[in-house]
Amino acid sequence: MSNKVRTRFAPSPTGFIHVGNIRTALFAWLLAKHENGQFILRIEDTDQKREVAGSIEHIINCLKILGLDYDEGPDVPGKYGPYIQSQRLNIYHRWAEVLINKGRAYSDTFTPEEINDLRQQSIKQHKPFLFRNYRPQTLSAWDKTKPLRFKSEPKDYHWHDEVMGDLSAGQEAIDDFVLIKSDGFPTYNFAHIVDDYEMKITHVLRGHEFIASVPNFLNLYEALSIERPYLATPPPVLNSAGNKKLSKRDGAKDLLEYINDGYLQSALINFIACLGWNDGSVQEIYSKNELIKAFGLNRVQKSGARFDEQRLLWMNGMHIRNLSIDQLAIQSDRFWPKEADKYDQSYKNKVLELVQERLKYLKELAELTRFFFVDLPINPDLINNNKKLKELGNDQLKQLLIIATTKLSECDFSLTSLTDSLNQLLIETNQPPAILFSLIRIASTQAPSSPPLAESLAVIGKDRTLSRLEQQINNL
RNA sequence: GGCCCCUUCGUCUAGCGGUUUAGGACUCCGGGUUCUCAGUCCGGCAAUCGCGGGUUCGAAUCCCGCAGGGGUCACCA
Repeated sequence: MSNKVRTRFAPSPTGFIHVGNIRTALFAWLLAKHENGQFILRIEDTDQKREVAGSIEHIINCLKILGLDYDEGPDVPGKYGPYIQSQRLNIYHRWAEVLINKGRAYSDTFTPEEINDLRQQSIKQHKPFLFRNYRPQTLSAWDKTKPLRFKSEPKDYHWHDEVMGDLSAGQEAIDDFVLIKSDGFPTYNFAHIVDDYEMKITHVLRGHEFIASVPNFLNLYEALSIERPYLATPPPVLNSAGNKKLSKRDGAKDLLEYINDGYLQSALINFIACLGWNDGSVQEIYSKNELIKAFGLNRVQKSGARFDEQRLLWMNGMHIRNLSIDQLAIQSDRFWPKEADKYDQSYKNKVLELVQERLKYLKELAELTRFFFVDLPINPDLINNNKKLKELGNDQLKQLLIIATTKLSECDFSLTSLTDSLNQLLIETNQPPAILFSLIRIASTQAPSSPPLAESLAVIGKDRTLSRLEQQINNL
């Protein structure tokens, strides 16, 4: 049999996926890839009340968009399916029988209200509430309409966590938790253990909130006589204030929003992976393959890291600049201004070359490039708000533009001749670039900013540049 | 409250007893890049390593207390 590393991402279909959720998936995926193993997607939908329609599709979509491919999952058949827990109820009941037969599971005879009363009493007495203290002497048979509880055997545990190191807990951490709910569905606590075993998962990665439950899990593994997988519990991603776990409530964004804003898959992955993990070098920018090669659980941080959107923005810009023009063209295809539709790809590529280094996210493309595709209306504010230009009178501005128009009409608009012409204009008009170039730039783009003047004009072209200058002259 | 865990520049982090006047990155500030925005290059600010005790010739690094923060104590995951 194979001893290949198998990891899984096991989300509940209760809403959208955000940076915090996806990091666990990414770590599990990176570990599997690093070890040349397999990555499995399993949907944990045992709480029907909390289920949000469309979540499964959303989760699958997010993984696809990030390129976190899985070897088995709801839509990828494998030999340990089905991969949706609600379709595995018979399996959990079979394992429940095993525990019942061993005398390690029993029917809960209390009503929820009775349990709640007992719990309140304990709280009043400042004592921890443990269900096992109220365990009936004689265990009654389970009729499947009541919760099935685990009969625990409390003891101290010391275990190793691949991220947190050596952990321990006393026997007060162990209790008779519910295995199967009265609706016949298993709890997470039971189902994940059965599934991880049946699916031959070797490394279980999950959020920090599960550390407190690990002693219970260890007790159950023993009762079931099954070997436990390696455990790894990365700390949570914190909100930007740093005081709590990143959550939807707290303003965490749907991962797809970042995609829609034009964050690259590679940047998102780089950023999320390095949120609480590093390889010890000073490298900041990683490709996906570099991450796979460098990743290891032993260098995941023990303390939570804050989600800093500014850093993500910087990193996205770095990844955009690392793209070839052809790659950038593919990525930015859906971000062009609508006016660009009638232009061919080679023209668009010329534009991309000019804006690549100033894009931080692809959604900016439309505003940054609109003037390359369409004549924008004259915007008087561009001159009025320019300190130096507004001090010159309209007549003088007009005069300068007329000289410029004449000069540029003799130019063939290659980059070199444009550069020459513009430099000669500086001499002939005896104006500094801050005035002359600003004026021509504003007149020919009607945009608050643009790539360098000569490069921009070369792309805009001679006819269009001259007509825009004329337009400006007529409006002064 | 019980149990468990965490704690290095504002943020992400390097650091595993001496090479550390604690290094890098983001942010911020200054300067160069014939105009603008961005980028890029150069430079700068910024942590006495949560606090207090030890151990040691020597501690951010080991030990013990304390404090602060987080997690958990569901028929949720």
